[in-house]
Amino acid sequence: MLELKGFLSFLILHELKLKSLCGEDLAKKIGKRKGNMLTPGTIYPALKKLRKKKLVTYKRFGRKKIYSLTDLGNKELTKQYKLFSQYFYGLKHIIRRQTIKKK
Amino acid sequence: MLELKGFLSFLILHELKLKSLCGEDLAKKIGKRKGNMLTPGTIYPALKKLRKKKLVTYKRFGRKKIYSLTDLGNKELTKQYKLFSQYFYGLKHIIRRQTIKKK
DNA sequence: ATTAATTTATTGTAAAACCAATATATTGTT
DNA sequence: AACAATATATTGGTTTTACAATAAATTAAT
Repeated sequence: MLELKGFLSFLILHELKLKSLCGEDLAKKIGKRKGNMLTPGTIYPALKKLRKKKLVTYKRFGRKKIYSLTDLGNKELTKQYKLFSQYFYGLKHIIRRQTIKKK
Repeated sequence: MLELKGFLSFLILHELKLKSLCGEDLAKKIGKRKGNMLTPGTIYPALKKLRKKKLVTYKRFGRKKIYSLTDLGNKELTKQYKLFSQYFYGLKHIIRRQTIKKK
């Protein structure tokens, strides 16, 4: 059954482009897309990987780390948007107004 | 780098809804989306899995097997369209007119 | 200062997806 | 019939992913 697999990093970059967020909030935001919050074991390794690739960075605020896109991350996201578009051309009309269903 | 992983079956169902196709042609069609044709080792196991789930069926014509959606496959695709929409809401505008790039 | 709550992080694991290489089957050509 | 071409199929292996469980770090509350 269609999962989000493979597009997690893409969505993280996308969300961070819209707004800088801490790991927790990212997990909630992306979790909404799939119906249930991402677990820490999902979001943090993903963020670590993106950090390692210099696509995201963070600033501490209290105990939170607010993640944001780096310039490199921005460029990468632009590339990935193109790929996304290429992969799913003809499916534009499928995406309708937000219809979130809880799992 | 953003791959098509995880959405192959979804795209197969989608293409077959548009038009019944043999494995070879499916491999080409979906291959266009990712820049290079799917290998037999990719398309046939995928079709087999879908057949096993009764989501697709086929009719022989000469040496070709023309695959098409079953009723069940059609229902399943409808569900997956909803999931797809949910996963990628807010990304509608990203999908632009066909810009296929060869690998 | 303890304790509780929040946020971040790690580890191990299991499943899946896809490809490369190879094999099989069918049809077309001479 | 022999050979080439086309289409289907299988196998084995690598990589990736995300989760569950657990741990650590930081802050807030009393």
